[in-house]
Formats: sequence, structure tokens, C-alpha cells
Amino acid sequence: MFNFDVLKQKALKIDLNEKQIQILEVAETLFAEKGFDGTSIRDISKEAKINIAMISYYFGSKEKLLESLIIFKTSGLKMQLELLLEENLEPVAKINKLIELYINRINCNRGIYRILHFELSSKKHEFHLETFAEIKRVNLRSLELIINEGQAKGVFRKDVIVPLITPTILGTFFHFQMNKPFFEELLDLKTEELYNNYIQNDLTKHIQQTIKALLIYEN
Amino acid sequence: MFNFDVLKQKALKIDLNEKQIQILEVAETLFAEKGFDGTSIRDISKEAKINIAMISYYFGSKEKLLESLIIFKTSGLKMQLELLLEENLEPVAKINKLIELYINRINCNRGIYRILHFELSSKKHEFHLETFAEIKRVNLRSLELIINEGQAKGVFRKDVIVPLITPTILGTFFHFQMNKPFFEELLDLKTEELYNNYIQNDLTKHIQQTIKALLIYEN
Amino acid sequence: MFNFDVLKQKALKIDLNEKQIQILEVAETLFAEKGFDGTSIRDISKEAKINIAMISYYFGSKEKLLESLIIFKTSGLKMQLELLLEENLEPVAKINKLIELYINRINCNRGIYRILHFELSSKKHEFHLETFAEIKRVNLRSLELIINEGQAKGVFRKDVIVPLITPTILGTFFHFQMNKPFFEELLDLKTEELYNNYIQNDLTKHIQQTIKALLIYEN
Amino acid sequence: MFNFDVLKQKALKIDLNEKQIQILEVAETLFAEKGFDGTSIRDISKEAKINIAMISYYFGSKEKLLESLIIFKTSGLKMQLELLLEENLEPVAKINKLIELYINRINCNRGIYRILHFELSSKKHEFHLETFAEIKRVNLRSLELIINEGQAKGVFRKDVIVPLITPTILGTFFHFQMNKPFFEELLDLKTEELYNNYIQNDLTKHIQQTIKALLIYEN
DNA sequence: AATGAATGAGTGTTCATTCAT
DNA sequence: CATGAATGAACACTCATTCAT
Repeated sequence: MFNFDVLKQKALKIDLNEKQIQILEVAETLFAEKGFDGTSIRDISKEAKINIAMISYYFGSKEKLLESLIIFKTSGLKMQLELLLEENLEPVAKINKLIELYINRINCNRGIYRILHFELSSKKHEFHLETFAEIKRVNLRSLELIINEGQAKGVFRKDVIVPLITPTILGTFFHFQMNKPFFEELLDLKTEELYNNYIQNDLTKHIQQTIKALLIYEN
Repeated sequence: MFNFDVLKQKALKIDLNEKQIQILEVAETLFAEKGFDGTSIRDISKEAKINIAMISYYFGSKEKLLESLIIFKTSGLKMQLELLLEENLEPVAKINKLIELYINRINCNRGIYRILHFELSSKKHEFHLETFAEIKRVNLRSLELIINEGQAKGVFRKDVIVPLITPTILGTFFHFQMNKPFFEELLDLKTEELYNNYIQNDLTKHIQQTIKALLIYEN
Repeated sequence: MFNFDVLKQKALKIDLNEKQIQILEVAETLFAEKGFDGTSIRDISKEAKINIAMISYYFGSKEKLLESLIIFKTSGLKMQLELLLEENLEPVAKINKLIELYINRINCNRGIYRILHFELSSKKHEFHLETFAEIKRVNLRSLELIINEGQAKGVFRKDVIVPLITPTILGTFFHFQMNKPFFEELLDLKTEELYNNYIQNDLTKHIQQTIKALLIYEN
Repeated sequence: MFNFDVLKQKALKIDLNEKQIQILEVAETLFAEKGFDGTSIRDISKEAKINIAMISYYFGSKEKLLESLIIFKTSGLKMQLELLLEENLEPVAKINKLIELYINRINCNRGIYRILHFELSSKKHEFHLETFAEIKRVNLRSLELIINEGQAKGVFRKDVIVPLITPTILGTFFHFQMNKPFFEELLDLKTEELYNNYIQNDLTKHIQQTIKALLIYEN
């Protein structure tokens, strides 16, 4: 089994105090709402009720704040993935649980995954992409292990292209999330609760069903 | 059959001269590369080699420039969808062609769909969302028509949630696109040509297969 | 005779409007008083009663403002030097006139020479030094021509190190200028007029006498 | 003979510990390289590997740090001047030795004299100028004593303006120093050693010769 | 119809200094 | 005695937009 040491090391290095965490939480919300470029450190400092200089002081720069945010928010993921991989479940159940885990995490850590998977691809910022790529690789490898297991058991097709599964899982979810106002109206999800329920029930099931069909159905 | 008049009217209203089109083309590229907030009208005016005031002059504001861009770039889509709907094809073939059409269009009009489907959801900008929602509705209805056709012919499952198909089609593609650097390395797509070929062959097939499986496979 | 084309070209390129000149004048005064780093563009904009953004707008940056200032203020010097070189004067008279010319110019263009000869040496700023070095070379060559003339006529010693003459001329003047408060008190120069008179009479004579003695006196 | 008590008192007041001296040394270097305004206390604290608050803590403020630095670095000068004045030398030899002493000191205490004689004149900072003026007066009186001695012996002209000698001595040296890059290239002084040798030999001789000529040569 | 000039508000960052511990 | 944490003010610069011509 591959190890998650790189991310562990990164995560352990961060020793965040209360105010730093508060800043990160606010930053996550605002980045989620308005994007990275659309959010100013003034917005963050105002919302977090801290001095504007604190952000540079604590994190060095706006971009490093984002990097810290991502490391902070993804540091638990590896643990959850490790646990899942060791669980004794049928392949389909495992995949379903993986999808559930992803959606849950992303739904909780509101905006961070959006930024992680989309905004960072922009040519504008020369982020230290390796940190982010590492997270993506960890995700991919976990998925690979599960699918290989399923293939070994003869449950899953053998000709599936694993790296394209993640785009389908995450892409479907993100696309739904990003078009929240559109779907809220279309599906008549008037309250935040209804909307979240829809994600956790209908959307999750849709994605699980999609991936299951893809992995099992032979043309 | 529903009509596309709303978009037609919008599109006809725009009578764009050469310079305006040039600006829109540049804007599309830059928005795609750096996002809406990450692109300044200075960047656009410089790249398009026009006076900076021209953008406000021609389009009114940066946000209205984006609106014009979207209307301009999506104005052909309805025609293509109309033609496709009228074609005499098997349901699966029709869906496959729809997917192909989407990917082709998005791949050509590089950044516009990214913005259309993602960046606009941001709370920061109060775009006149109706324009964009209209396009999404057009897309959805086209899909609905095709799927209903397939269901009527007994080819497709009846319990599928149509509004969630689009997120899967587009989401998968976008996620792949947004993580271009990651997949370039992972899949060893060294040149732009190899990358585009991969999209038009492997990725398109993956999405087609996914949707087909979802629509046909009964649990 | 060497040519001054490089500086001429530079100078001709600048087509400054009234406001730009006003900014340059203010900048010169403030740079002279408080140094380059000690002067903020806010100070300049306030004093010049123009919007702060104008400085970046007109000149690009604070450093480019300085470069423009130097080119602007030194653009007349070459003409004066050319004319002086062509005058039919005894060597000593020519040197004396050169010294007079320098002191006059520097005294009029108050701070620019201070910056040109001192502040720019700092390691902090990576100015495009070539522009400034060119001016220094022009100065040096003019002096060389005059001294060579005097040596040819047997008036001046032959073993003088020409490049060290400029430091003595300018250095003496600058040192006096920089210690203005000290000398004002010491020499009882209570008014600006008295101070300027002292420079144009006593100090100029002192420098002329010094250089003459150096060039003529044999140990 | 006048006394140096004022400076002595000032110097005795400072009881500097190791860290304070270390800070002063670093400050001198950085002030020399980047000027007073161009150097931040962050730069100093980083370079000296001490906490940033130490500077305010030890010296009170950035300006008081400079004052301490100047007092610290000039405290030895009066001793050397006293000794020189008491030496039994011919007037010319004494002047030459004075010049040598100046150049040596300034060359060793790299940036402090530059700041002392130039940057402090700035209107920006309201330094407690008296401290610095005192040093200048000490210098001037020493020079006066030597020149008066020479005049009494009939070696030096009687109509020389003593306060203008210092500007010539120091100004020449400073101007050379400040234009280091220019002269390095011009005189082909490729290494630091060559450059320093040039100062200690050629430049020193030039200044000595200049002052001697000025003091002796009758028009 | 088209644009150079101009602007007020805003950007991320760094400044010297203070203060509780 | 010494320092990490914290801050308000200032920094140079860029923003989208307006307006007179």
C-alpha cells in the first residue's frame, strides 16, 4: 500500500493558532463565494475582524494563505481514504462509499475543492502546484486501488480508464454546485436544507449509479 | 417543438463590427486563461491592440462585455441543436452526437463555457443571469427531447433524472480541462495535438460510454 | 569631436506636457529634499496637486519617473558643453567657465544632480544605469578635451589624472550643498540669497582656484 | 587647545553589549548599501539574526539607532585627531596625514560617513542634528589648527578659506565612492582589492596633491 | 465615432513601532 | 530582560470607468 507521508509531513508542519484558523475559515467561505481573484485580503480581514496586516504576517502572502488553506483543509482526507481502503467491503459498496466521502468532504469544506480543482489551473498564478498535484495523485491512487480490487474480483470491467473516473465523479458534483441558482430554481429547492438534502440523496445516488453503470455495464 | 426565439432575438440585436469581434476573441482567450476577475480590461485592450476605453465604449462595462461574449459565442449552438434534434438517428447515436457536439463546441470556444458554467455562479458579480440561464435551459430541453425519444422507443431507462445528465457530461469534460497540467503529465500528452486528440477520442468516448451505461444499465 | 547623439535621442523622445513637467519639477524638489526613497509618490501627487495615479499613468513607475526626470533635466547640458568646447578661450578660462557652468546647472536643477551622482549608486535600486552612466561619460569627455587642449598648449601639467578632477569639482560642491545647515550657521549665511551668493562667488572661486592650482602647480 | 568633551560624554554614555554592537555593524553596512530610508529594520534584524523588536528596544527608534551608530563609529576619531595634532610634523606632511586618516577611517567605517555628511541633510528627518554638527565642528577645528600652524610657518597661503577645504577633501572622496560602479569600469578596477588599492594610493595622492597645491600655489 | 487623459477606489504588501507576557 | 504577536499607517501600483474633445 502506498503511503501518504508527503501530505502528512506538510500537514504536521502547520501549527495553527485560533486566529489563523479563523482567518482560514473566512478565507474558504469568501474564496468559495467570490473566487480567489474576486476576494481581497481586505474582505477577509474585515469578515474575520482581524487587522489586514495579519494575513501577510501569518501566511506571508495571499497566495501562501491559499496554500495553507488547502493543506489545512485536505489534511484529514488522507486519513479517511486510508481507513476506507482498509475496510472490508464489496467493490461497488466501496466505490459508493468513496463517492459519498468525496461529496461529503467537498460539501463541508465548501469552496476549497472548487479552487483546488479549478481556479488553480489558471495560468495567472504560479502557485506551487506540486502541493496540489500531490493531493490529486493521492485521490487517484486510492481510486485505482479500489477499482483494481473490483477488477480482481471480476466485478468491474477491465477496460475502464481509471483517471477519467475522477473527472466524472467530481465534475458532476462541481457542475451541479456551480450552477446552484439554476438547479435551485429548476428543481424547486427553496431552502438550503432542501438543497443539501438533494445533494446528499439524489445527486449522490446519481453519481454512484453512473459510476456503477460505467464500471459494470458491457457494451 | 419549443422555439429558440429568445436567444435568436438577443443574438440578432448584436451587430458586431470587426474590432468588437476582435475584442471578444481576445477576451475569451484571456478569460479562459486567467478567469474573469483575473483578467483586466487593460490586458484585453493590450492584447487586442485597441484603446482601453473602447471596451467600455463598445460594451458598456466589463460585465456587459462578458455578456456579449457569451451571447456571441453561444448564438450558433441553438442552430446546431435544432438540426441535431431533427436528424433521424437512433437514441444512443443521437446522445453520442450531442455529447460530441458539446465537446467540440466547448473545445473550440475555449474559455467561454468554463465561465458560463462556473465563474458566473460567484456571488460577487450580479450578472444579468437570465441570459445565461436561458442558454442552460435550451441545453436541458434539447437533452430532454432526445432522452424522452429514447424512453418512448424503450431504449432508455425511465427513472433517469435528466437534469443531472448535463452535469455529468459537462462536468466530466470541464474537470478534465481544468486539470489540464495534471492530466498532461499523468497521461503523457506532451503536445497540444496529443492533448486535443485525447479529448476528441478517449475522453469523448469515455463520456459517451458513461452516459450510455447510465441510460441503459438497469441495476 | 565626439557626439552627443545618444542623449539627444533620449531627450527628443520625451514629449512632455505641462502637467508632466509640473510633476517632474515637484519630484525634483522633493527628491532633493528627502531623497528618492524618502519621497513617496503621495508626497509628489499632493505637492503637485495631481491625482496619485497620474504618476504611474504618465511615467509608468516611480523609478521611471526618476529616469524621465534625469533625462529631462540633463538634456540641455550637452548643448552647453558643446558650445563651451567650441569657444575660443585660454585653457584656464575654459576650465573656470566649465566649473561655473556645472555649479550653475546643479544649483538650478536643484536635486537632480545629487540623485544622479549619489543616490543611484545604491545597491537597492536596479535602475537602468546606462542612461546615467552616459551622462557621466559625456561630462568626463568634455573635461578631457579641455584639459588635453591646455596640456597641448603647455599650460597644464601632463601627469594629472583627469577622471579624478570631476570628483573634486562636483564633490566639493555637493559636500557643501549637503551640509547646507552646517555652513549656513558657520558662515553666517542667514538668507537664501546670501547662501546662493556665497556659492556663486566664494565657493565657485574656491573650486576654480583648487582646480587651477592642481592643474598648474608642480610639486 | 579646544577639548573634545562633548563627544567624550556622549560616547561614554553608550555602554553597548555584544548584540547591540552586532546590530550597529549590520546597520552600518546596510545603510551604506541602501541608504537610511532604503533600509528597513526588518532588513537589519534579519541580517543581524536578532528579533525585530530588539532595535526599538535597544535604541528606541530607527533614527536613534542611527544616532547611536554615528556616535559609536566616530568616537575614536577625536583621539586620532588629538594625537595627530600633537605630532611634530611639517605642515604639508601633517595635512597629508590628516587626509590619509580621513580616507582610512571613512573607508573602514564604510557607510557611516556617507550618511553623516549627506543623508542627514535631508529635510525629511528631524534628527538631533547637534550631535552630528559637533562632529563636523571637531573636524573643522582640527583642520584649522593644522592650517594655522602652516600659515604661521609661512608655508601656506594666508587667504585660504579653511571651511571649504573639508568639502574638497571629503567631497572628492565621497564622489569617487558614490560612483564606484562608474569608476570601476572606467579605471578597470576589476577586484575589490584593486579598487581599494586605487583609493589608498592614487585617490589619496590626488587629494593630497590637490590640497597641497591649493594651500601653496599663489596665482 | 472614437480616444487620450484623467480619476477615485481599490489592490497586495511592508513599514516602524507598541505591548503583553 | 527580551520577544512574539499584533497593529495602523503608509507604500507603489492597478483597477474599471468617465469625460471632454
